[in-house]
Amino acid sequence: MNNPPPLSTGFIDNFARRVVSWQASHGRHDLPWQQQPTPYQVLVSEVMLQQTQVSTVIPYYQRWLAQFPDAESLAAATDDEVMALWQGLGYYARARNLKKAASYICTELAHQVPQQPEQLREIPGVGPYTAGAITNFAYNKPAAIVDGNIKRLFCRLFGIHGQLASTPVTKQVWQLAEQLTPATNNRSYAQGLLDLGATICKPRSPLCKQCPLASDCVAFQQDLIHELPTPKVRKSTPTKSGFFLWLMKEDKIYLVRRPKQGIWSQLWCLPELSSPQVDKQVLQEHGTFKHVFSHYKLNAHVYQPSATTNEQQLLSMLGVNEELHGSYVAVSELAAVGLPAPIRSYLEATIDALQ
DNA sequence: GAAGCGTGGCT
DNA sequence: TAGCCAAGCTT
Repeated sequence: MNNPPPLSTGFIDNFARRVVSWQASHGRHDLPWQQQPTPYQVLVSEVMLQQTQVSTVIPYYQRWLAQFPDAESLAAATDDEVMALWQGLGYYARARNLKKAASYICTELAHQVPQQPEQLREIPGVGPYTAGAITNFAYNKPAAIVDGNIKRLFCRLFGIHGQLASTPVTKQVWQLAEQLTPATNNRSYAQGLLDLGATICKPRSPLCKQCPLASDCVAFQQDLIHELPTPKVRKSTPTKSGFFLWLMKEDKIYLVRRPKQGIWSQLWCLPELSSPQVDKQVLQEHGTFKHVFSHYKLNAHVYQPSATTNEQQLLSMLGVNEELHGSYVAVSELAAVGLPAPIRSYLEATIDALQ
């Protein structure tokens, strides 16, 4: 991969001016985390926005700040409180890391969120994108910022071929981002790049006629809009089977905390049977559901005890031990428990049907 | 470098 | 419908 030609000072200045000017007149200004946010609020919003769309994040962000308005309150929270607030938002390691980040900020950083990307990178869950975003949005100071939107925009603008996730493309885009970062107006500049990527330079059907950069865009000028960025080769996702247990006692449902490794870590869930071997004397089918993850499809089967099965048999089948922390949770308390989205759907559908 | 990690909306 | 995509990070 050849290095791009160095950009002229004139181009760099003009580029930032166009982005900032476009942001002022056509960018987004009403997002909740744009209203004089504290650095902690910027951290929360940026972590929530990782691989997640703005419209999905907004209600979670509001609820989160109502309960955890600052790093101190988050550091003092329990894991269950944190997971209950994050439930349904996905990529749950983010929530665990955000709580670790709050503790780290309070204990190691004297309650201050750093301003420089190098220090920000030390915070759990803060990678290269988020570090740059915090420097720009929380402090209005210069730092390169590259996310999926900006990668796509730069690949089109500068005619960069290759997979977006590949190392050469990533390095080249970051190098360009460093060169183009202005000395001032960093908040507006960073927001402008993100807004251009999200609303103009969209993956499909980009709105080039409205783009302030079209006159310099290699993809637009050379009619490569549909060739750039290079489409990713996607592997087909496997389908897995899962086996869960429905164990209800009066108005309570038996739930266990998921292990630290693997999917839905530290959420509460119906107990999962490791073996698909189901003894029909002991268990019978209760229902099924399907769920699609980013990396596999799940066909789930839920079983319930047959009339002749006692609880002791079931719990021994599960291999329940102290790490699994199983307990019966009242239906009325389910709202306050962190559950995986499809498990919550299944519980609610079943309980509605019972009533 | 590649895999693991969620979910909901859109086409 | 089935696949694609979204303000990525960690291991």
